[in-house]
Amino acid sequence: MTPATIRDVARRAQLSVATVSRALNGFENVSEDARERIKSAVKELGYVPHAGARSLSLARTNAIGVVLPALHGEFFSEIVRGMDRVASDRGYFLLLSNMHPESPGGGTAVLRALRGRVDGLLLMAPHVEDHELVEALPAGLPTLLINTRGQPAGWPGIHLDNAAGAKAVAEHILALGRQRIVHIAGPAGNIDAQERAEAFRKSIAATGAAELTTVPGDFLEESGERAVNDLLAKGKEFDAVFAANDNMAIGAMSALRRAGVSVSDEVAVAGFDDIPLANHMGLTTVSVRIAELGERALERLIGILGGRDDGRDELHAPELVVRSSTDPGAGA
Amino acid sequence: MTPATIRDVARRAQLSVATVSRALNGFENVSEDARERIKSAVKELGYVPHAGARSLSLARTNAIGVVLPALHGEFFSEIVRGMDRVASDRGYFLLLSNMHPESPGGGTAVLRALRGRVDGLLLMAPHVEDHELVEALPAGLPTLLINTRGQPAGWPGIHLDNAAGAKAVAEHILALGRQRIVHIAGPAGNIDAQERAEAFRKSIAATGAAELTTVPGDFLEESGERAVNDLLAKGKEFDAVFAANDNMAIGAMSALRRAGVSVSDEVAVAGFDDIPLANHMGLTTVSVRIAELGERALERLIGILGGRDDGRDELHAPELVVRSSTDPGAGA
DNA sequence: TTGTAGGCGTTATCAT
DNA sequence: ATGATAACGCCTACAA
Repeated sequence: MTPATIRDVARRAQLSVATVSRALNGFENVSEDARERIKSAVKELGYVPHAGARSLSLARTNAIGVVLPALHGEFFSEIVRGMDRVASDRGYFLLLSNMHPESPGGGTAVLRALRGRVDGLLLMAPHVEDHELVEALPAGLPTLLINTRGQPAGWPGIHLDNAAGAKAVAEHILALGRQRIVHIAGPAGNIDAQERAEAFRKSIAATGAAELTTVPGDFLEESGERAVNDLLAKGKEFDAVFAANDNMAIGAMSALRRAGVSVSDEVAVAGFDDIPLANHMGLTTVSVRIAELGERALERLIGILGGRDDGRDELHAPELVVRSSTDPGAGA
Repeated sequence: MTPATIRDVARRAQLSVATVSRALNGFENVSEDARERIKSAVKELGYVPHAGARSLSLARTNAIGVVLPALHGEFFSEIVRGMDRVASDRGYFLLLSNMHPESPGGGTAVLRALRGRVDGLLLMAPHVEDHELVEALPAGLPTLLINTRGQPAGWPGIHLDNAAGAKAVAEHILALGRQRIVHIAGPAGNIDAQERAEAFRKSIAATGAAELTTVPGDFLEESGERAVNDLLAKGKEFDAVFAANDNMAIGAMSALRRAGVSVSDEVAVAGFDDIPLANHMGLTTVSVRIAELGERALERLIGILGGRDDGRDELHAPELVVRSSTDPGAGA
């Protein structure tokens, strides 16, 4: 037996589908008698409204599309959690989909598959160029861009303020009196990595005094370890390391400890992201407050859907968290 | 201007919507000429098919609903990642929604909101009783139950094999020759915690020789710390601790270290879950392989949708991972 | 208060 | 190969 439709309910209640629809949607102009009959018909038939049909009729899905690149653990988890909090609070579902950067067009095909399925879109695609992204968007689908490369003119967006974070780390390290500083960079094509490296370089250079060495990395823990091992093997001297993310910073700490170098005392280490592990390891880092970013993104998108949003590009400010890897007195 | 529909394309190409639909869906019986005209009409109008309307017509959404309770970080992240991998591979979207255990009916209302929106459902709701859950499900919505309390007869499901995991830990600890064993249990109402405690108790009791003390906990790190501190304060002697999850085990390790007790040497410590932190801390634990559980769940649901699934309740086997917290020679 | 009928954007059947 | 047209399940003027 196929699921009951509103027509079945109407027949059973001896009423028209219009009346049933009105009753089901809580309109006032329905008699008590009708209401009763409908109620029991619904129960007897086990009727549940078909959300898809409803959406088509109302031109409203109550769903929000979330398109993210394939993400490393913590970030994915946190941003989705933040979005989910606001979404379920406001009665929206989250329709998840990841872009496959390796597929043709950078995976922009999924964007079209979302048309008529969601009311709006939260899109994060750091690997795709702005204009490609904007061209791939179905016309008329309200979209908020998160951390894309550059800011497509006129598109509302939220960008992580990488520069502010890197600058805070630089100033902290310099305030500690460190002079020979190493930066373990992230993947070459990654916009976040680029912004962090650039802002860090500038802040260090501004003092004139300190020396900065930048070595490559790929955001994975092993690359942080490798970077430090290479430097030590070469006899390179340094008293501070800023890794472009926490994973690499943790790898760097392991390598230093293994080499018998005291972290914080001889070499201060800092990362970026503030993943849970950072707290346990006492790693000084920049807290991105990812969940808050997710919350904010959803809130703004809902604003856009409601026709109230200034469409500007917003900067999400991170926060420096000092722990024992740079300051022995900082606990943890 | 509102987005173009298939009708606009038909008009522009001087063809009927039927022909356009056929062309768009790659049918053979469409002339080259028609194909060309449609192609350019689509491009000129920026036409993108309306997935919602398509779903209604086809009675197929290509979306799978995922309903989870509010979850602590790692688990949520991992299980969704696993599901997402398979889903995007098979051309499905994931429609996310969390149940609010505190709302009336345990949050079962969202289940109805999913009808007509998804082709199938992946449902994890350890806080709701079986029969309530099954009653709340829209009729005819293929559903796979994950780690629910008990197995509603006749419903396909996947359950974590807590008993096998706890048994493996018990045998490992006994093999180490430990005789005075402590179990830090999870929350009283939690089914996973109950199963772990019970299986562990049984396995220990089976030997007859060892002594087991069970103390309460709540899955949070602090409760593991507190439990150990209490035992030490009471002068209780023990040489092994099995916590019902990794968070508590890590708390226990901290407390032991702080008290100057050598972990593994004097007291062996083991946990459950194998969160990333466990690896870093060298904690012996039971790896749940959450992402794999998610993958498997989605695969089975797709099997159900395809009419091929034996509908049985499947046990997801965890795996003992021995590290330095019980075996000094085990690295990490 | 209730019913009739048309529409939301597609697909599919049945002619031609 | 192409075109009318009736679904799909629901909502909503407009009428009565």
